[in-house]
Amino acid sequence: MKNVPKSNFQSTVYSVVASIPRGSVATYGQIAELAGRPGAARAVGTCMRNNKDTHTVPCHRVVASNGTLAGYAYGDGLSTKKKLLQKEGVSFKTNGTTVDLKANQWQPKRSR
DNA sequence: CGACTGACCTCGC
DNA sequence: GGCGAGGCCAGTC
Repeated sequence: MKNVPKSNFQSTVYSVVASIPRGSVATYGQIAELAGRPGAARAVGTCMRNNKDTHTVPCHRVVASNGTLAGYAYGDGLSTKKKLLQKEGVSFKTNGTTVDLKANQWQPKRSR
């Protein structure tokens, strides 16, 4: 059944990613920080790769710090990821592989 | 239990 | 502004 969190960290990461509102995107570093482990962006990516529930954990809403689509282990990869984001109302740059963070980056608390 | 990898991030040239 | 190397965290083999 769906994904079965083995570690607390993974569970936290899933909760954060699942908390991202539709039409917004968050960076790995931001998720890692919200998960309680700032700087563990790689660990977040590791968990996402093992993620089995793309519907419960919209990993496609997670992008790199610069807004570029890091990766996607489902569908056609980044192509599907980009398509999903566009369907949710996320704006993309001219290259077509970068998200407009200043317009779609998720802000959990409205700070900084 | 030990070591390598990986959907990253930041600094340097 | 683009390319390259190093470092940090967690997971999997």
